[in-house]
Amino acid sequence: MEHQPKKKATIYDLSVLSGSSPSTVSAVLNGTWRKRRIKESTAELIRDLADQHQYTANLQARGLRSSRSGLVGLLLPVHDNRYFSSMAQSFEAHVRSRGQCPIVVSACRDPEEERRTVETLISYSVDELIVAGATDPDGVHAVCIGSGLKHVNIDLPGSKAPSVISDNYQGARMLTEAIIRHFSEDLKLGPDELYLFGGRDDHASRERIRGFRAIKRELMQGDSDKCIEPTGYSPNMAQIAFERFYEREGKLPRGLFINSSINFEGLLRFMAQHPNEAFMDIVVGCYDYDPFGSFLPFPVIMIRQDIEGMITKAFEIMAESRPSVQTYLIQPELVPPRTALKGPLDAIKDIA
Amino acid sequence: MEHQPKKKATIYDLSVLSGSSPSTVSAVLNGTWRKRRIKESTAELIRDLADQHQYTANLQARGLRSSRSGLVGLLLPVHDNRYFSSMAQSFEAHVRSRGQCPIVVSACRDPEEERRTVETLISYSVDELIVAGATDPDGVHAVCIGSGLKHVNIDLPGSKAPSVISDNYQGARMLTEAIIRHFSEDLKLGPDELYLFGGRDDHASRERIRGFRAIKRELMQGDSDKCIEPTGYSPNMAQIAFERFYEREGKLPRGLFINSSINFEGLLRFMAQHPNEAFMDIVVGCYDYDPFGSFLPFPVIMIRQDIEGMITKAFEIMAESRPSVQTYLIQPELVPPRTALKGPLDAIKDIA
DNA sequence: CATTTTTGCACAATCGATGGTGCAATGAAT
DNA sequence: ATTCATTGCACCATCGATTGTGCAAAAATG
Repeated sequence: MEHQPKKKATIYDLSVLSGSSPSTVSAVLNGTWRKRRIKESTAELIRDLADQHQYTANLQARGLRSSRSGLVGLLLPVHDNRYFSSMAQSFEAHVRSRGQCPIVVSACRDPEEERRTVETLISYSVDELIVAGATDPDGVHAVCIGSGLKHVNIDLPGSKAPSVISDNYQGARMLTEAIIRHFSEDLKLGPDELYLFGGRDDHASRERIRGFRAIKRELMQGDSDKCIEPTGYSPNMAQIAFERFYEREGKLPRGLFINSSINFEGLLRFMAQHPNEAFMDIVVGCYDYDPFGSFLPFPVIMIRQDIEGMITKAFEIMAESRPSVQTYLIQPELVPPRTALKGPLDAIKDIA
Repeated sequence: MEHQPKKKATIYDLSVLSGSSPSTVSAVLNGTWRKRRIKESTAELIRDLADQHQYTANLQARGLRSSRSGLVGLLLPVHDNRYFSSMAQSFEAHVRSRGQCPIVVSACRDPEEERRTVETLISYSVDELIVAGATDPDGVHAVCIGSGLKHVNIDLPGSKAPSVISDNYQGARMLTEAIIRHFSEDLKLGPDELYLFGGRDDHASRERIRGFRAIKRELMQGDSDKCIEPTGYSPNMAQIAFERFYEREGKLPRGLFINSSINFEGLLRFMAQHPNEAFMDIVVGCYDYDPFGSFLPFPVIMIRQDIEGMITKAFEIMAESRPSVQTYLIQPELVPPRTALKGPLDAIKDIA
């Protein structure tokens, strides 16, 4: 495990070796040397020495001096689902293409943890930050503002910083309509057979519920409060909600709008407790796309949010000098059952 | 967006305000003040001022001085699948519980990118590093060694640093046996009906292939090279392999061992092109667990690798002063069809 | 009261890189 | 041969925290 923990070379080492001053070495190695009128030959000498000795800059030192770091952060609620992990994947690609270093951290939907984590990132002089699905975006904003950190909300909007989110209302309308239309005329769905499960009191859930109700009233002439079951974002709570419904009604609603893939996992847990027959006539719409979810034994219609689009827009906004505090809506896409979409992984070359 | 970008308070600011020296302030705020015999009352004064002014240490400065950072890194091949995103989730929990800051980065299975990324992490004086599923673990090792960075390989072993991996051989035996036994006596599977798809020439794939063949010979008295189709780790290549097989044989093999959930996505893409009837008599075993995958319309048996166990072991090893370069095998678990396991997300409280 | 010990803290060097400023040597212009 | 402009680089302060050392004042000891 250990060998020569030869201390890393610094500009001082190279300065001695090359007979130039540290500032010259620094200038040569960070690219500002032309501006400093360093001779081509001097530069060359130093560059040679640098890679002979495998010099790499100490980025903490650089960051300390310049109060920038070359780091770009992505704050996630959680890693462990396809929506957010795709987001991480797209994010990384973007940041790398700009020559910076992406770092991804999650804060477990805990407002306190969100703020603490961002504090830490700030302490490392992170240059920019994308705040995804934060429980308390404005709390995070307050922390960022104190240090002038550029940031954009994504997925869930805040009121103090620019936000890029899915058009949840439209998406929910599309999804709900698709569920309804998936039933043939003779097996037509009634208003009290179409339920929404999952989500909580955040902007996305509210908009989705609004869209769900609107289209329900338009197409089925009916809706009621009992058709909405917010369960929070946990598989467990969702499962419990399904179990309770099933006990009460002896079956699941034939039309099911599930607020997120995380909540969908609650349905999986429910399924594990019941035979496939309980799901034969069911149609599920899920507001999130998961490739495996798309092929379950009953029709699953999904919404794929345009993650690429959101990330791209977010970076555009951060590039502006004085971005306006507004919320940009990105259109999501309806995914019919049994569909395997390409994802960010397809951009990666496989060396086989 | 902008308000008072009031510069962050430093120990110098607090030193002026409190009438003590910067070193005293530093000692009070980093906990070493008892050792320095600072009066309780002085300490209290400084602490009060500190949170009045929302002081937080500049971690780049601290890191520069102490050449440590409080950061712990996880290097992933990719984010976007449940195996690695679960790993990220578990990793974060571990690191946070130790009071450090987790950072997760991916390197796209590109050896060059792996090394570059680790270089960057080192430049930030990351304290420890877990290298997961690296394409070139020994290359990464070489970079780490140069700077004395503690690191452990996980998922794929290296020859120069301690490694913690799944017992892929045993896992593959379990999985293969489960596939075989899933067929009833009268529909018994023949040796040429059981294929392995996916993976490439890495340690994990080789071991899985070895386990697959061993049990195949034991239970079916037969095996052949044409039953193995390595496709690399990409959905696309796997899809192509399935298509080719299907064209050649007119059907898929009834028994299918898929090397990873990423390759499984190749099967999904294939499925999207063919009606469900093509899969009625199929049994799939997948070396990776994905909750949605477990509920597909045909029996899917999965292997769940013990991610928690691997992470825990990895941190144990890094805690040793002089860890021995060996490979630790962690037993994976067989997951029967239609099973929804709890995951790292269940540890997160939901505020509903 | 004189001396030793302890308490409580200040000083200053240091980590590695950056960037403003200044100055000698060279070449050009008069 | 002077004067002036340009070239090519060195010097030094700085970013914010850590830590070894030193020293006065207070307390303990004789």
